[in-house]
Parts: sequence; structure tokens; C-alpha cells
Amino acid sequence: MSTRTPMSTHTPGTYSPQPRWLDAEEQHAWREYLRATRLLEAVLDRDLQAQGLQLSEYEIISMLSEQPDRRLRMSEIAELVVQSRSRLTHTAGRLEKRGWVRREACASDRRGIELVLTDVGYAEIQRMAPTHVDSVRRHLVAHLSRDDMLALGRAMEAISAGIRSTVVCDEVSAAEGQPA
Amino acid sequence: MSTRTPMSTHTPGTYSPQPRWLDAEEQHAWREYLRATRLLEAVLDRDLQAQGLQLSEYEIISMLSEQPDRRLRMSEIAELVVQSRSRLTHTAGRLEKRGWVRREACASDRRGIELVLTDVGYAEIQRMAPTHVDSVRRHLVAHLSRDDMLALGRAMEAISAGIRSTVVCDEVSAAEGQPA
DNA sequence: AGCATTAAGTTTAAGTTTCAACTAAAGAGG
DNA sequence: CCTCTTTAGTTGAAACTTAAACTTAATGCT
Repeated sequence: MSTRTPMSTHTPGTYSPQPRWLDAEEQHAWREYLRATRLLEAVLDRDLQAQGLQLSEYEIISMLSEQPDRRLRMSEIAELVVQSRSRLTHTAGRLEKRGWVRREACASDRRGIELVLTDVGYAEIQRMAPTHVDSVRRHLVAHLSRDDMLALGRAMEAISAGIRSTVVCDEVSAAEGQPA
Repeated sequence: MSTRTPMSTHTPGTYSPQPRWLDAEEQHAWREYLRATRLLEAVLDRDLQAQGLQLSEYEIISMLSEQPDRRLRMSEIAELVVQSRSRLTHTAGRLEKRGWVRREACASDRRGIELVLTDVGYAEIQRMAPTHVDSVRRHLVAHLSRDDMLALGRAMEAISAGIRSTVVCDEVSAAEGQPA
């Protein structure tokens, strides 16, 4: 409590262009959020890497496996798993090298590429799934009551929705900023 | 609903060594969690990089700035921000090159290194803080009621605590596994 | 049709993180 | 004391991600 702590996310004091600091409770919640998300990501990733895959790679495969025809366009995947197109290109390349996915030209749009889960890839994810689910259960679900887990889901949904709406606005106003 | 979806985190079906899939609601919550955490990380990082820093670097500086003497041991920082020691070594090196932190030998433990926030570093984080807080507020806090925000904090705290307790057990049992 | 703009993906290089091996110091046990 | 083990931190290379430039195709507008 000595020096003063003017740069974290809280702190009173009435200087600066009205930064509206977080109060102590909000600050605490934010800290816990940050810490827990990192911890969870780390343990899930660790468990999955015992099976030779990163969580971000698993997500991609998982999305594909849920499609009726086990395929999705690159841009759709990027959107779903929140990765840059560039990152997805690289990751898809790695997965393709392993033979778990294959690229196919898109019929309707000749710019498009569809990523297709191969039989090998499908078999692999089926093999890994039980362990991964168990990991999610042990590290996340197990620590919350069912109600809290569902409440967490709703809160996160609200955050996603909120971010998407504001980000769209950001882009629009940015575009307006430089009217060529 | 066509093919069947045996690899994501849910799915009924009674094969495999009793994987206990997540039910539809748990599955949904988990998906939303994953998506929202990634989205939030992305936008916060983007906002901060406009000021020339990554979120993970900001966190380090922020922790230091809250210490009475603006210093912490490397291992403590690594623990606080959930980064590997190696990663922290590299990151500290970058921050040091910018002149925002400085390394100092630790008096009590000659293996130890303390990272110290320089005056320049302190000034920098004070400069960036208002914008960053605003970003946290707009992208996270703004989308939840106060109660939901605090509930989120508690849920995340429970997850952290849960993970830390099990991870310790993991290490213990792993050590038992190979009794040299 | 013709031209400008936007969207989908890829590429290359630069930057960051991980991984495994390593040094040095602290502790534990005898 | 001496040896063995653990802890703190670093290193360098490999793996991965990001950023910016680029190609190709679709769209919009006139």
C-alpha cells in the first residue's frame, strides 16, 4: 500500500482526461479473469500436446468434424476460431502435411478454398476427443456448479456479442476517417 | 444434425472408455468461453499495440508498477502473469532494450534476478494506462451488469484455484511415477 | 463493358514463444 | 563437509505467429 499505483487498471485520483478507472472490485474481477484464462489455456494445451496437437489446431479440426460434409471455407474457419487468415493458412499447411486435412477449390467462388477433414484426420480427432473432453471437464467444468457454468457461458456470450458490435463500428468509422 | 459429431466436446453415444461428454448446454458454454476469451484478447492487444506494446508485456510492467519499490523477482513475475520462465527472460530482454526495465542481482539469493521498472518505464505505463483501462472497460466491463462482472470474477477465481490445486497434484503424481 | 474497390488466400520476413539443454546457487540428507 | 537434488534463470535453435505486400477473383458503379 505504499507508493501509489497509478498504472494498473484501477486507482483513484482525478487527473488525466477522465480515464474512469475500474473500482477495486472490478479491478479484482478483471485480474482474476486474466489469470484464469491464461492458466486454463496453459493446462488444456499441455494436456493436448501430450497427444501432439495444440489447442488452436484441435479447434480447427473439431469445427471441421462437426460439419455434415466435414469441410469449411478458410475464411469461415478463421472467423469461427478467431484466428487471422494468415495464421490459418500456416496452420492448415501443417495439418495438411500431416495428412489430417486437404485443401479443395471452392466451386461457387473461385477465390475460395475449402479445408476438408480427411479420414485420417477424422480418426485422429476421435481418438483424441475423450481425453480432451476429460481435460476440459477436470480443469473447467469441475470447478463450477452447473448454474455457474451456464452463467459463465451467458456472460461470455454477451462479451462476444458486445465486442463484435463495437468492432464493426470501429471499422466503419475508421473507413469514414479516410474517405479516399 | 446430419452426419454425427463425435469429436467435439459434447456428443452422446456410449462407446469409448466412458468419456462423459459435455451435454449441449455445457458444450455451448465452453464454446462461448473459448470464442469470447480469444476475441477479447485480440481486441485488447490491438488497442494496446497502437501504443507499441503487447498485452503480455503490459501486464509485466503493470505488476512492477504496483510494487512499493517497483521491483519483483523474475520467478514471481512468471507466476503472476502465467508465463514460462523462458518466455519471461526473452520478454524482459526486450523491455530492457527499450529502457523500461532493468535487471538487478538479488541480495538474499544469489541465483535470483530482480526486474526493476525504470523511471522511463514508469512514465510510459502512466501514459498508456488510461487508454488501456478504457479499452478494458469498453470491451469487457461495458457488456456486463455489475453483478455479472463480479460473478464472472468469482467464477474465474474458482477456476484458477481449482487448476492450481490439481496441477500441483499432477506434478506430485508425475514425480511418483518415475522414482529414479 | 470498364474501372475501382473489396474480399479470399498466400507469401516472405520479422518477431515471439517454446523446447531442451545448460550454468550456477540453494537445500537436503547423511 | 560432501553429494544429490531442486530451484532460478539463461541460451540458442526450432516452431509458431504476425505484419505487410501481393495475386487473383468477385462486386459495385457508371
